[in-house]
Amino acid sequence: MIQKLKGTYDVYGDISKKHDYVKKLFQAVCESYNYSYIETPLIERSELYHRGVGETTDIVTKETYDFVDRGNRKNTIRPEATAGVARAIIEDKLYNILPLKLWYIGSMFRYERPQKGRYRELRQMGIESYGSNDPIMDAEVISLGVNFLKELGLRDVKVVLNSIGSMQTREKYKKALINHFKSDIDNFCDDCKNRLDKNPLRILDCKIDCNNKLVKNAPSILDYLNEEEKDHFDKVKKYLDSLDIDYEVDDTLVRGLDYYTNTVFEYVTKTNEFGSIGGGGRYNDLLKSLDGPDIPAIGFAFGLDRIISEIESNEIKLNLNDELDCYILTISENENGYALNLAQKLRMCGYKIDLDLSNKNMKSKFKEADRYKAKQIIIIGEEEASSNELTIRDNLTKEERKVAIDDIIDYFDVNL
RNA sequence: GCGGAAUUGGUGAAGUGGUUAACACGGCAGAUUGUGGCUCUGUUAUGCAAGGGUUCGACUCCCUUAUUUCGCCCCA
Repeated sequence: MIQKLKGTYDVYGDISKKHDYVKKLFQAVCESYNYSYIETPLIERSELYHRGVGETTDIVTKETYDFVDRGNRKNTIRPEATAGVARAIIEDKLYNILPLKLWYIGSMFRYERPQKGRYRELRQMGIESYGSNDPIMDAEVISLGVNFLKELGLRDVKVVLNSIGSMQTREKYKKALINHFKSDIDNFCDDCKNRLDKNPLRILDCKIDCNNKLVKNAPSILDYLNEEEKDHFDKVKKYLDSLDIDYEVDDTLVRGLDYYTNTVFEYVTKTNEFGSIGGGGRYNDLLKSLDGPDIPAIGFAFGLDRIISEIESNEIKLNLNDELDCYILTISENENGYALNLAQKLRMCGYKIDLDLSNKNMKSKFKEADRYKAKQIIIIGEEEASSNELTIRDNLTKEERKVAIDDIIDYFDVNL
């Protein structure tokens, strides 16, 4: 038997209903913030990710799905969406009209060891907001995510916030960190020894060395921000306060993609099953680094798979709206044609209708109506077909009554 | 990429080196050919992730591969 690839899964049945619900809700929230939908290709030139996401990031160095095509070009299946959207903005000159507020949803692919809430095919939904460096935009973007989670019914989610300043600020801070840890690096774990030169910021959230004195009294990036960056960060916090958003500043929050500048944030649940269910930040230099114009931007992405499993572990009931308006049941084969015509009529009126034209017994048909969660059942036998007086059974109250076929829409208007 | 634990029908699962792989749910058929969801009856894995090996005999022991899950790394 051919099995699915590691880290992928099939979406059907109840899972697909949940996916659908979450996607539609996200779309509705994005639209309420006046974001418009963008879809970019699943595959891009590999170079895009090397330059966009960052040459040294883990995502690019060891997690991409790369392949050489028949024309000998190096391509990569997208590991994230921001770089592809940035490419589209430059190539299609979408920046001619600013601000540009875009949302997306789709599968990303990362070649890593799967675990719960982490897949090789991961579904992300997120937004990209271009054209404003105003801290009010940071707050609006963060609040969109918060509102979405609220509407989903996910309580106990907080925003973890930090500012990592500009590239220059970060270089200065990195040097300070290296100096700080250098003297005693031998007492750190092997991972941290490697991190010292490559990515000293990661030492700060190491689980092994978290109790080390040097970690506890390490310098904070917030002290290295210049006046402008500090002011920006302060204003973001002020706006979040005024929006009544529950956030927590964590000066050790670092993100794994090189393009971030200033504001970075994550959406974290109290159970903290996966680290975070979404994250993002500002990436003011991204467009420029891809030979585009110098336009500031901010965005985030949620992990759809993680949100679904968060919904499941919190036992949140979604209003899946998966009931059938009406199930049409025939007594014998002779009425099947009549039933089919009736079904078509009702479907054209926008009702969700199903019927069974097999020769199963009554019991099976009633069972099927229940399986589909039918609100109403129309029973058609010889009598009904000839008189055009339908028998309708309310599947909740079990009341049965006769309704003329011409009055059926009126009946539905009142009873559905 | 490294380390640990798993894998039995549509689902939840019991089981043992030896004839027909429990039990429950679900599905299908019937008791009940114009009204079910209660009850009862029948039926539902020629197969125990895949392949190979040991053995008179393997779902059970060994090896390989695949997948799942947990930890590390990292991230959504």
